Amino acid sequence: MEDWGLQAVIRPKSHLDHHHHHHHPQQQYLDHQDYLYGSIDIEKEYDQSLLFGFPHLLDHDPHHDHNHGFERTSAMETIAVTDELDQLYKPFYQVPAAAAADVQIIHHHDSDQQIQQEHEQEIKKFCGTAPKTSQVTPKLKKRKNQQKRVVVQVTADGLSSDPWAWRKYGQKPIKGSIYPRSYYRCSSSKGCLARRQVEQSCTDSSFYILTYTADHNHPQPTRRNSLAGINRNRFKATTPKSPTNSDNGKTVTISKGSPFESPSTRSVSSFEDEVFQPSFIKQESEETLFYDKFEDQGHTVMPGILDDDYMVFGDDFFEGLEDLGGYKMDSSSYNSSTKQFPLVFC
DNA sequence: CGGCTTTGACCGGCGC
DNA sequence: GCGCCGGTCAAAGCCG
Repeated sequence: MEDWGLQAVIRPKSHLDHHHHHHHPQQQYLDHQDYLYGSIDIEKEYDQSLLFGFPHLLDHDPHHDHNHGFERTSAMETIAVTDELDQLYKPFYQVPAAAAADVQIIHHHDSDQQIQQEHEQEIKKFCGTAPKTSQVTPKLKKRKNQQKRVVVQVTADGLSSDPWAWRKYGQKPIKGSIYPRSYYRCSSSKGCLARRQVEQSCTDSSFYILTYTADHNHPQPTRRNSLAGINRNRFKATTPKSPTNSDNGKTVTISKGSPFESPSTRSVSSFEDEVFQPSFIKQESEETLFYDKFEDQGHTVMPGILDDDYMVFGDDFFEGLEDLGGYKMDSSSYNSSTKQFPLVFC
């Protein structure tokens, strides 16, 4: 059987607070690599609780906060708060009946409760920590091969919650985005296949899109290891004229939050690591917090150790949904000669 | 000296 | 077949 990919887009609560409080909470997403983001009417769907294949969610009272101290004050915030499990399933609130069968097939081996726990663990496994507040958007994807893949959309602060040690091995400008994508592999274990991609959201530059693929084959890395790159990067980023020559002035030193200059600019200091800056103290505390939370929930999961047969919502599952509200970028509007992108994408 | 980033080259999948 | 595109490789250089 194929390996199904995991698709989840997680946004922090702060995003809603700051940017979308007065907007109709319907959002549509697309990215620039053939993915299809669906749309979801959050208020409507949450209230209606259209739960194809997830009847356990029907018992959930969205206005009752039974979680870890995060309050829910409105329907809008409800979706942004606390129970990531609800969020994980939300993408399927709108799944038509035709696709519901697929959902059930995917989870044929699990009880609802089990699914719930495993999804929570899945997010933690890839991201290293569970988002305290999250919103999941359905991501409709059209792609062939594919392994597990977790897409997390975080603010700069959210980047620091990743406790794994990553080593950058590439960076590419991505069609359809003014921001390049950075490629990282896990540096704590030589055979570890875990990958992370980081790119700044072109729809909201205050967000970063983390894409985790493959699994760690080892426990959490040592802190020292993960800090090495952070310190180095921090130094370079805050040193205005580190002669990173050989690029003929094409290097753009990015300060926190500033956009890249152009998609053709290949050489960019890795801005995304800069947000780790707040340093060791913060990292340490977050890591500790991460474990504390785990123990609080009575889980004995070792993040990073995985079960290979664990399956989540697969890419193929989304394939048939692309005509149901997902939007695909029109690649013809990309001018390859000028490397200019229409504003509509960014 | 080890581990990191940078960056052009390389490679495979895909559409035309 | 060809070119585009995303992902990876690896040489070179940086840093503590």
